[in-house]
Amino acid sequence: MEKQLHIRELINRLARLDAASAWGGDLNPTQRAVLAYLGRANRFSKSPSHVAEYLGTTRGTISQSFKSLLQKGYVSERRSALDKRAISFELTVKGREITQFSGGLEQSISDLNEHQKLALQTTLTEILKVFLKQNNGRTFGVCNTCIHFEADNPGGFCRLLSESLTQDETSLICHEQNNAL
Amino acid sequence: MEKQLHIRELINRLARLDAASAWGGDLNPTQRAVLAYLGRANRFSKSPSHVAEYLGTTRGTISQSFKSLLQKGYVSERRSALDKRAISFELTVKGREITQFSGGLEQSISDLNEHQKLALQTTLTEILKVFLKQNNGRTFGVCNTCIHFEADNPGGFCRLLSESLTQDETSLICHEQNNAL
DNA sequence: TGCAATAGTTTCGACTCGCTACTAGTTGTG
DNA sequence: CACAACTAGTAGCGAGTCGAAACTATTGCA
Repeated sequence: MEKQLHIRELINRLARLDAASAWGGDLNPTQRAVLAYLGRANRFSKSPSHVAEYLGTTRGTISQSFKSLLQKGYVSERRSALDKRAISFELTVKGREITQFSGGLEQSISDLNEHQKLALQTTLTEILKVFLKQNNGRTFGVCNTCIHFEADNPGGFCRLLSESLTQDETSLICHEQNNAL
Repeated sequence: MEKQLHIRELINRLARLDAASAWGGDLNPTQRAVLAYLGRANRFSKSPSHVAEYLGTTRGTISQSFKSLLQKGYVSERRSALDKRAISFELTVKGREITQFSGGLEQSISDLNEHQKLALQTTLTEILKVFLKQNNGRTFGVCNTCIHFEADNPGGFCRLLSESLTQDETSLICHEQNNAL
């Protein structure tokens, strides 16, 4: 009881301090998080709804964020022909550049040894999985660990969406990803 | 390079999801964090400045937060007689009740086994320590792990502030805490 | 005594947050 | 085929956070 409280507080404090140090340029932490997500998401998962679900916020808020990012030239919008309601946002060159930078926590984490990093990632992923299960949230994992994924040289194939994937795409985030039994 | 990125994202996503689930009542996540800090801080560490430094934000913002918390009756203010500039905020009964609740991540963390929890806390603390060192931040650890602490039955004594501490106080957060060599 | 440093507050503009209401496009069912 | 139910995205509201800068009041130092 005592220990969990501190772990939760540690996670929140680390995130707060990281956010505070992520204010540079004309971007705020949330906008930065949107760009980071976009850089790791596959072409089926770049809509406002998906970003909102991933970040645990609402479509309304993300809609505003995209309006601002669009104005500043970090993303470009692409409307779908199949479903005229849907919009997909892509990183522009300027947007992609931003996601390369890595200040804040990044440095502190890289000081850990490999064993610590692996254990940390495993445990945090475990916590996330449990949390998402309790809250009916989706995992947003990468394609090549998904139950619908079929390896196929050089890339892969998604049985759920009946789409073939390039090699690069197999390690991107998908909103439909599922690796549970 | 690849792995750190995910750990940082994991920490941030967990904190975001936790925050999203912490919106209940008439409190927002930041206000909740202020109350949580107040519940664990000692009597020398309950000023706006200390809270701001702990949470990685500014005095201005925290001043607003306290204004709101004061209005809603979660905290009470106490001016110091020695330094007429200083203010200390105390949890009211209503404020203390709130800090008892534990939704969100709490449950997911408690599902881990003891070994995982210990390792997780150790590693996260390590990251925090490195981060704070790089950013000239203070640790905000508890008295009984401080270089100025002197055990003294039943409580303790702080050599820095020349104040004696009750037993309960020895495990509270102090803004002056220092356990580095 | 005088002046720099400190504690806290206020204000500004941009933004996030939950919420509700809204438009427009899409599905399911009779 | 029509019409209701659902879904994607947007707009607007009020409260609050964010950094930053300007402003009191007080204290400490030289």
